[in-house]
Amino acid sequence: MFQSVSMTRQTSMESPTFSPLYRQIKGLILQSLDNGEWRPGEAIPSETELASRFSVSQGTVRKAIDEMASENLLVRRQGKGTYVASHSDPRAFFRFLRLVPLSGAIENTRSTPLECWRAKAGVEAARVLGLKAGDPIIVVRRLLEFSEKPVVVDEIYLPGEIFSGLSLEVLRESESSLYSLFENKFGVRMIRAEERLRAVAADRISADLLGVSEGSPLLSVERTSFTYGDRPVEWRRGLYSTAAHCYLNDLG
Amino acid sequence: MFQSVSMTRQTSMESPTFSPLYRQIKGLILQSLDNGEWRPGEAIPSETELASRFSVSQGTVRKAIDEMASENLLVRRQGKGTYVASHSDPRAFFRFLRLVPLSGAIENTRSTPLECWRAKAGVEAARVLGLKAGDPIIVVRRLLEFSEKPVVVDEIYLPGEIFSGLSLEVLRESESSLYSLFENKFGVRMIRAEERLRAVAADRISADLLGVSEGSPLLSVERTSFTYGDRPVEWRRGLYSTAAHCYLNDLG
DNA sequence: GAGTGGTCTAGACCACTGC
DNA sequence: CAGTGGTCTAGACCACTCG
Repeated sequence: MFQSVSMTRQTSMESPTFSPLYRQIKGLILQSLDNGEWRPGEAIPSETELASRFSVSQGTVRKAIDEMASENLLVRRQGKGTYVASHSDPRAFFRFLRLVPLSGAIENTRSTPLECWRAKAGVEAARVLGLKAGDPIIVVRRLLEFSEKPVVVDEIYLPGEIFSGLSLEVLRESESSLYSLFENKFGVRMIRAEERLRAVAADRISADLLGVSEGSPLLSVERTSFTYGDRPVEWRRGLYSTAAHCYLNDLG
Repeated sequence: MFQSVSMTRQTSMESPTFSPLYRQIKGLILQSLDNGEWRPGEAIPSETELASRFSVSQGTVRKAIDEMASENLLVRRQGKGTYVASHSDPRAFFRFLRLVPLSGAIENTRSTPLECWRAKAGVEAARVLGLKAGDPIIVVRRLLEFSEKPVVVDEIYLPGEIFSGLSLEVLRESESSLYSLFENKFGVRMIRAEERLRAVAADRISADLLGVSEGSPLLSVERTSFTYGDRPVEWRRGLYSTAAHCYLNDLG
């Protein structure tokens, strides 16, 4: 369970490395999440319980949880408890897929895995994933369809160490989204991602898969995903056909 | 100044329209911002002063301000005060321009206004801007250069009512960013925007301006910007050359 | 030192969920 | 009804800025 914590209360002498109590609490909760002490979808202990375990007031725990909720690490549910965020939650699905139909119609999504093979990391993949060149990686290619029409081709690079066990069969058998699968089968939860977008001309293979003509403009979306502690665990490149869809972004 | 507020404290009988006190306070502060009582860059009254004026505790004012700070409406500065967010603040510049060089180099930006004319709103512009078709609008075309190389062509549609007075001369004389100009000269502050991205083929005119060949892939960025109260006040379409730059997006 | 925002506490009460 | 998160208060003290 928990180790009892002897928190260092802040004094003015410590100010060079000043970190408020609630951030230290946040760090401890984060650590428990990373350790898998509470898994995605599960409830964490109540605020009062955490407060007594860490020997701080409920308000301090509350502020720690507030921050983590605003970072989509935790989800509060009034009257029920606080839960570890999960990609299995349908509400979280479109947090990482920003594609919406131009028409506004509601569409059903289908993911079709095409290939899955082992390889050795090249220089770029190694750099992005924090590996050494030559380290084992797994590459997945898949097609995303919206209402039976192909819209996205993805090529996904994963550290072989963590995702050994991944295969075309596993992908085909999975009912859930890719990130749900990663959570449930590999204990890896994606909490943040960076995307770099460019416009490119369709190569022959992608054009065929997407049903567009070679050389027509496609949206290239390069994504790096991170798990707890900002460790990169996925690198992917998607080619999006934006004939009937667009990438929607909110500049809050 | 302020009107004295007789806040309705919450009771369980009012729960169908339940809104906590701090949100009502937030609404009042928002109203003052919208009224221009405190202008961008200025400080608002201190938390203790606001608390006594609204007859609530400092903690409640604090929570209202917290939310507004997280929405980039206000900026807190410890030891100094709380300020109205402004596009003149250089830190806010790249909140709406997500373009970064592929190389990672630091670049200087230059905006060159090309044209500025009066027109009547078409069906689409009217819909997006909340106007009636035929209402006066102003259209601006401009070129954005990074390190002396053209990268973006923008076509910007503005409600003529609000931005009458805007002209090519005004744009040319302005030293600051477009949104700073809107703030300072027209009292319009953009607080939020939605962008829709697609990949398109370069038309002849844009290709010439950007120094690429006709038909080459460009990133089309369509933006609707909103001011206080989610009122749309700008619609623009940019064509981005992504040969040496990419659109960077953080999926928090 | 005076004034500002930032942290932490303790306690009261409200709103929601589920047994 | 008990248990959870959500709101509100009042007060103490810390960290930062500026004159």
